[in-house]
Amino acid sequence: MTPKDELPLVLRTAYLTLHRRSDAVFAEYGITADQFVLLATLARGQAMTQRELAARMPSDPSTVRAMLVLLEKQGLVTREAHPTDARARTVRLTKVGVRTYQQAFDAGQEIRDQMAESLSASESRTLLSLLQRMTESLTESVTNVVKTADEV
Amino acid sequence: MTPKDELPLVLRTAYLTLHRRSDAVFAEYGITADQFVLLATLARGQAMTQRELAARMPSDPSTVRAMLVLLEKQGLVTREAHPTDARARTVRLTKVGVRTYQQAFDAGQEIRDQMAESLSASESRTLLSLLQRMTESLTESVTNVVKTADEV
DNA sequence: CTAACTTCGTGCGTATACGTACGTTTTAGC
DNA sequence: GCTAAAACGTACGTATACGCACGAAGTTAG
Repeated sequence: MTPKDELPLVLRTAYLTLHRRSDAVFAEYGITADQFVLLATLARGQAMTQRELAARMPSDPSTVRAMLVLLEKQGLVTREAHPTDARARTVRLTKVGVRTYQQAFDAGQEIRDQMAESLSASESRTLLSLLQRMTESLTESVTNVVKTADEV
Repeated sequence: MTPKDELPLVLRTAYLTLHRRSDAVFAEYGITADQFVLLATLARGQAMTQRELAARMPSDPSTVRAMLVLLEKQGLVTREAHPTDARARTVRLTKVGVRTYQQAFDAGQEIRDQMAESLSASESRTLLSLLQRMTESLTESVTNVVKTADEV
């Protein structure tokens, strides 16, 4: 069992563990872990189209739409007509949305602290950087690898 | 923006990227990325209860049940009565299940290679180890942290 | 031996995640 | 300017992910 074989499973376990803890913490504010990610994405870069939002999260546009419908019902976001593009919708945080996000962010500090608890500052930076590189190699060359694989 | 703040989002992006790629590759074999994880868990430790399986994946028992119902329909697993515990069910891979898993594992090599592409062997080990430590600190002391946090 | 507690699997409800197909609008190419 | 291609949002179907509540069976305390 090489690290290469374990990496996917360990990554999965790490993410799901984080997700469960986040859902539990954010529930108090009436939002889910994924809704928090959406709010956070909106919080930095006010007003963007649903497409743009989906690309930044990153999530599927149809998933984002479903989330927006729920968040709009809760009054945390608005979806106005786009000023120049009649196809698009401009998504924006409401005041309540901003406040809810800030409160949830503060509550989430507990989780972020705990995550970094057993890691030194330098290890945290390393982990961040390795994860980003891994994600990039998984994203970039979806076709490259197939081309160089020389067919089975 | 400290690494601590970014870590959750980067972890999420890494996992979702992996998950999407995996689903795409495994689709050829008629299984999903998560079903692959279930099969892999069964493949090492033949015959276990649904509870045990859920604990090892890790996933929620009710989620695992839903997955097993589908996999049983496809003939990849069986759920027999437990020999001594009338409450429990013993889950096992069928021959087809074993073969499907092996084929999917081989196909997944492409992804595992690509993940490790931009990482040295030593970096892969580091990433693995840091992820495991992070997961542990998130798991272990759900109560500890609260106790030592001294109340806000 | 029985009552209380725990554990196993199940059923139900909600939220995500994505693929695919579709209608509408915008952009490109000529 | 007009048609073809691309982009935006939507609708629908399937699979996860989990929480919660429930009945059945096992374990423990007295």
